[in-house]
Amino acid sequence: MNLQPESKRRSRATITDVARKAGVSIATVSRVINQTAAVAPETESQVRAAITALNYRPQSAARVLASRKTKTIGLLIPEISGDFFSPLLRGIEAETRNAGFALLIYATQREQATEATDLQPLREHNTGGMLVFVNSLPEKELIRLDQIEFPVVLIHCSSPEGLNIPCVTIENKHSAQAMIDHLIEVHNCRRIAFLTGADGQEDSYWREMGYRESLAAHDIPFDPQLVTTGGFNRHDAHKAIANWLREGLAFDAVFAGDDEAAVGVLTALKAGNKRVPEDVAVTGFDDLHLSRYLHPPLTTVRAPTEQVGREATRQLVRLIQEGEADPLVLLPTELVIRQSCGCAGP
Amino acid sequence: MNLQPESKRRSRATITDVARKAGVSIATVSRVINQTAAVAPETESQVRAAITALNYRPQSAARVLASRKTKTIGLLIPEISGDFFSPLLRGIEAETRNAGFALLIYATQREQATEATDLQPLREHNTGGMLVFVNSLPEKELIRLDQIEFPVVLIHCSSPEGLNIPCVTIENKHSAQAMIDHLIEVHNCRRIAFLTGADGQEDSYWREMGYRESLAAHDIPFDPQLVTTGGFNRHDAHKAIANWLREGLAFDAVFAGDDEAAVGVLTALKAGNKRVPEDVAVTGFDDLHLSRYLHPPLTTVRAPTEQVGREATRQLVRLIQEGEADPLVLLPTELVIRQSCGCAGP
DNA sequence: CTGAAAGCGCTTACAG
DNA sequence: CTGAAAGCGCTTACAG
Repeated sequence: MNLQPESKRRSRATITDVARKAGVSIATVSRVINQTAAVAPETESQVRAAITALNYRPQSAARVLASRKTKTIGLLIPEISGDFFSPLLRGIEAETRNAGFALLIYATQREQATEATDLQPLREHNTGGMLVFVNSLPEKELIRLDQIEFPVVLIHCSSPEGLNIPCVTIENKHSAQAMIDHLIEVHNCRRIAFLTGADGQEDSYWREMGYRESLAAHDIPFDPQLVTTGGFNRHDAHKAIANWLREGLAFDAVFAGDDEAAVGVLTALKAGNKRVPEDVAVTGFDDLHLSRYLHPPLTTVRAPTEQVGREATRQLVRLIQEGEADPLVLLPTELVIRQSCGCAGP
Repeated sequence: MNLQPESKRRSRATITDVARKAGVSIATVSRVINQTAAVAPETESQVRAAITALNYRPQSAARVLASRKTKTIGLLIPEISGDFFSPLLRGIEAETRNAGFALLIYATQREQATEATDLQPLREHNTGGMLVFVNSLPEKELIRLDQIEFPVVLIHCSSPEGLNIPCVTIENKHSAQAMIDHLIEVHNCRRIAFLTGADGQEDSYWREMGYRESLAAHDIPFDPQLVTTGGFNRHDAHKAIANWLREGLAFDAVFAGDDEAAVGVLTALKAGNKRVPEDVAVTGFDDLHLSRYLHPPLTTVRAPTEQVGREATRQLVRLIQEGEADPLVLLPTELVIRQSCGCAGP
């Protein structure tokens, strides 16, 4: 395939061409395109005919520059794929489209912040507002954006101290508690382990609170030995359980923190010849797509991740267009009982 | 959270502010930002200081308008999430970032084409080139883009007749054939069914060719009864197998077309009290993330989907910047033997 | 090495 | 209902 490189390509029709062809001013063309003022019916149809004939598409850059409004939303997330991010992205994309905005995506990975003068990939210069997933932006940058009054909505974490950036996340504590209640009341578990996320992880914090309150409510003393880092990922969770098995720590259930960690718990238990749920009950959090396919099918908490994406986008669009948004949106979660906790299959 | 709505928000620093603060012309500021011409060292540092002090970010829209170059790529895909699209998206995003481009994403779903004069979400007006997944754009539109010499790279389908749009996809036939060879030679299968994708699906076509050639090479007559539509999705595949079971059609293996369909085959077989692989061997294509977790773990063909994404992006960037790209890139695939074909587990 | 100026393709008061 | 004109914030010949 051979094309003229971008710089030499022949130019496409502009609003001036359309105006000339339709015998009107460019202001009138602009009005029929944007329906921003009444235009005589016959004038309008002439303009539309010219647009069609010339195959004209108003250039976004010019519109943004002239109108000072970008109808595009930026999304900053650690990763673009994976069982957790897929539904989130789907919700964001759907709602962005629904609002007539374009979606610009940047996956931060674990990369370091770039030089201040470097052109950052996604910021106020190319979006009208940003959706920021927890840990995708240094707090310093969040503060800067807040200072210039740039619309930002946080996902799965709350606003830094004193900033009051709107946030949408899920209800963690209540369902974590319900999960532990279930383990204790239905399956008679007493030595229930909990695997935390990374240090300072907010979801993890609230899940642990739910865990602790359930224990307390059942007069089971909290044992710090039964809590360690699972990192909300397979690898760390596997290692944590493998260590415990080697040390001979006794436990009859593991609340893995999230489903990714639960996968690691399952593999470690299997490697250690422990049966699930007979020897150890295992439960997760999130209800990833693959969780129902695990062996045994995973008992977990369903997090409405797609909904989180949709709601965050809705709030951001509101913030951009109306200047206001709800400070905190907390989406409900629910227990999904399958078999890894010891319940019978369907 | 309360902000000024977009239209009233206070303006941010522009290149003029920077120039004034640094005591130079805006042309000079532009030169240090773009490194487009030599600038005296002391001048440069003054400009950089001003940029930092004012927290200046050049506005994309203005740059695009003035330079007539958009460093953004558009991606048109049917869906944004799911086991198949996740790795594709990951590859595209990574390579886009690598090339210093921004990524605009639009999921077409099954929606109808919009009015020609409607503002389309992703096109020549807001991107410098587009990545188009099979069936995400009507052929008519592809033709129009070709006429205006707009850079497009097709993913998982070849160019329409006579257009010569570059395309990147995978090698289907050879590994499909190897898969059937395996079923015949190792597991003695003789009545092997094949589930096709939607009508005209290119990947499906080549997989079927591999299937047929393997049969022919082993002197097994092709039986049209054993080929039906599985649609490359769970639901249709499940129904197809359920039908066959009801009709009492005899088969000892199913090459499901892709892994999604294989999931449907597995559930239908289970519902019909057939054991896999004892009664029926099942194999797929793609090697989705969940395929290893299926029961039994799925024997399939690994498609380098993330690589496809990366390569397509690379070609598109070349096309945009240099005006040329490879007409066809075919990525290799490989057999992944697990247990659903009858092989022993690890 | 630097600046003045034209121009990119639109939108939007302002006037009529 | 319509047009002339200013202006959005940059880049890029052109001159010096």
